[in-house]
Amino acid sequence: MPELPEVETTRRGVEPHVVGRRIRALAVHEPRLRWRVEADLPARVAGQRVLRAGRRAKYLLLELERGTLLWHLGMSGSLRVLPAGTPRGRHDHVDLVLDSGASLRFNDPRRFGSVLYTTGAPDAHPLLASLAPEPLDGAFDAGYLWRVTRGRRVAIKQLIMNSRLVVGVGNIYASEALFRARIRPGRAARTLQAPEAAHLARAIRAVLSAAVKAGGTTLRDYVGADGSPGYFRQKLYVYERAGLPCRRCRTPIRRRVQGQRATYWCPECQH
DNA sequence: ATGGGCACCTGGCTGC
DNA sequence: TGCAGCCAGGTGCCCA
Repeated sequence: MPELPEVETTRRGVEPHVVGRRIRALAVHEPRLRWRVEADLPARVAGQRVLRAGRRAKYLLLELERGTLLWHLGMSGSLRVLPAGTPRGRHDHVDLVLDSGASLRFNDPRRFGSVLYTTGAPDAHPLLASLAPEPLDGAFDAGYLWRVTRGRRVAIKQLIMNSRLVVGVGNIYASEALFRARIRPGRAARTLQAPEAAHLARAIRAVLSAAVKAGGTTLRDYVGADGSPGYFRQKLYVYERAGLPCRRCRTPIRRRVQGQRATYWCPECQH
């Protein structure tokens, strides 16, 4: 899924339905997710009130009275708010049942998602502890991206998908940000000049913000908390557009595989 | 420390 | 129609 804009869209959709509510039950129908759902999790969270719905990178954080649920949507996961009694469908693995009667239902065909719980500070959790700064916060800027690209031989596209260095950018928005910054995805990170790093930092922020505004990008599985798709797909410049004319210069968009992921770029606009 | 490759899993599509 | 092969919004871990 789910890159930062899709998780943020989910967070916003879920928030009004869960904050202030008490958890009636956590029903785990399929515990075999990326990380096996702990057998005692339902007992640990039942009865707790949801205080806040936050996000860190691509994790949705449901802050409870005595701990925090860390929810990751993996590649194909979605969370929807559904009325009581909605019949379960294929790949509906987990239900967070609230005292309103509504259910927060997790569907994930590929089961790369996860539901974790920590009673400590979420940022101290092993999976969150070494994440890079939030791209939409102040700490992520031209200077930051310049510093982390220094000395790196890895391709810039792979660097901006490395969550220890940049967070929230997945395969779609990596190609899109590089197009906007007019930088070729295969360039070694260390060859970026300072103005290019600055341009890329701005492009990452811009594309993520614009995608959040559009409710994210739906290609296959993703839907928001109310079941509606994201509309950013219409605004993609290069992703899944191999062979189609560049929306800026009409040159056919190219595709290649980088680090086992498809990468798209315009050979004319990007250098 | 850095970088590359694999693994986890299901489903949809293409082409023979 | 069947089936093999490839592809898909992520990311932790192992190895060189």
